[in-house]
Parts: sequence; structure tokens; C-alpha cells
Amino acid sequence: MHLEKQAKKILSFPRNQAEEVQALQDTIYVIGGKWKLPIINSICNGNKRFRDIQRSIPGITTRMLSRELKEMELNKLITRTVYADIPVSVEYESTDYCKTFGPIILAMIDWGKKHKKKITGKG
Amino acid sequence: MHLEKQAKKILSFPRNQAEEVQALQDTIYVIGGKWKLPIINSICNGNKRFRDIQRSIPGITTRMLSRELKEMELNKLITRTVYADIPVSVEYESTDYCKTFGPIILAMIDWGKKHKKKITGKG
DNA sequence: ATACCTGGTATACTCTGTTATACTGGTTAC
DNA sequence: GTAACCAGTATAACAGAGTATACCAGGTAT
Repeated sequence: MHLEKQAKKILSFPRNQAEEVQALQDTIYVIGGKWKLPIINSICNGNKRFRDIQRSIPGITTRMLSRELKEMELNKLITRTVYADIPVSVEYESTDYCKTFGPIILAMIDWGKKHKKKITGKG
Repeated sequence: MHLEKQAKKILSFPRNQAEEVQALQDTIYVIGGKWKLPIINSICNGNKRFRDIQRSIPGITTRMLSRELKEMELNKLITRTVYADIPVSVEYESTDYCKTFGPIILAMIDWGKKHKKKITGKG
């Protein structure tokens, strides 16, 4: 019983499983929270202006949007460009790095739609 | 200028974009937080026992695991079965519904691995 | 008898993500 | 002149996600 248990204990958690958990948690760390993915999605869909992005994400406050945009700029997910027009205009754009989240976002949108079908209509 | 602006305001946010944001936020609502996806991943990878799941997710406390498992059982993501062995044993298993998160988890693991390569080695 | 295993619960605390509300400073429209 | 738009900042407060630590009741191995 003892050796069996020890063997099981070691085998029950093979190396690549630990690696996968780590990778998963890294990703959650970067795009976690209520707003990051919606913001990425909005910008990738062509919204560039602060108020346009805000309007495209129901419920977000200027404070949260401002904070998240700053953090995402620091993390090189987006670029912020100020144009010296009159009045001054500001444009946010997604970087190539940001676009690597595409598959995740699509998978989540897909899940959300199916989930809704399941709940509301007959999926 | 005025009509143009109004038109832009309406057109800048087509129906399906709002739908996508909603779907995205629904998904985030269900699997959001630090631990749900790692737990789902662990159980889907064959871990059934409380302590095995806990060991497979570095850093999680018994309190958080207990809470999340309860919530996930309520939401029909997992089943909890008590076996009247001596001593009593408990097994958690993922439902088919839970397995629909597969594509999201895989996409996130994939992103996490590539992200690590980018940071550590030359990707 | 001592130490460790199982599957958790209890208590207390921190932290920060999130909300609410108001405000700034400049521009444009009516 | 007043109301609305832009791109935000300031301040305060809250709720709950997450942490830390200890503990319980049973069983098992030496």
C-alpha cells in the first residue's frame, strides 16, 4: 500500500501538467479581470477613440477604462498616439502582440454565445 | 457635420459588436477569477480527489478550493460523489458541460507557453 | 503515542478591483 | 450663454476575491 501510494503520488502529477497550469495562470494574470478582454476586443474591432471604446463596452467607467488603457500601454498591448489637431485627438491601437489574444477571445465569444442559446432558446 | 456625427455614432457600434462584447463578458463572468480555470483543467486532466487537485494547483488554499468546488457543483460544472469506503473518499468529476471550456483552456495554455518563450528564450 | 493522511470548516484580515460622483479645460454647436 | 462633446483626473468608498492560520474528526503507519 505504501509504495503504491507513493508511486501514485508522484505519477498523479506529471511534469507537463504542472507546466500547463503555470501557462494557464500566466495567461490569466495578463488578461484577467473584468475589462481587459472587452477592451482588447473593442480596439481590435477598430475603435480608436477613448469615448468610442467606452461606449462600446457597456458599464465601464472612465476611471476603469483610463486605468486599464494605461496598464495595457505599459505592457505593450496597445499604443497611444496624440494628434495635435484642434481639438487634440487621441488614438489607441492594438499591437501585433495584442492580436495574439485573438484565438482566446474568439473561443470565449463562441462559448458565451452557445451558453446563451442553451439558457434562452433551445440550443 | 452634425448629421455625419450622428450617423457615425450609430454606425460605429453595429449590433453584432455589442453581441460579442456581451458574450465575452458572460464567459468572463462564469470562469473569471484566479482559480476556476486551473481547477477545471486539473479535474479534466484526471484529478478527482480534493488533496490531489489542491496539490496540482500551486498556491491554492483549502478554503479557496473548497469554495470554488462548491460553486462549480452548484453551476453543474462538476459532480461530487462520496464513497462510503473506510475511510470515506470523495471524488470530483467534470461534466460534459464543463468540457465545453476545453477550447478556451487550450488557447490560454498555448498563449501562456508562447508568452514564456518570448520572455525567456528566443521564441 | 506520535506523526501524518483525508476532506474539509472557522475566523480574521488584506488588498485591490470596481463603483460612484464630481470636476477640469478646451472645443463646437445652437 | 448654455449645453454638449472630448479626454481624461480626483476623491472616496465598497464589496468580495483572495490570504493566513488554525483547527476538527476520523483513519493509518511505525
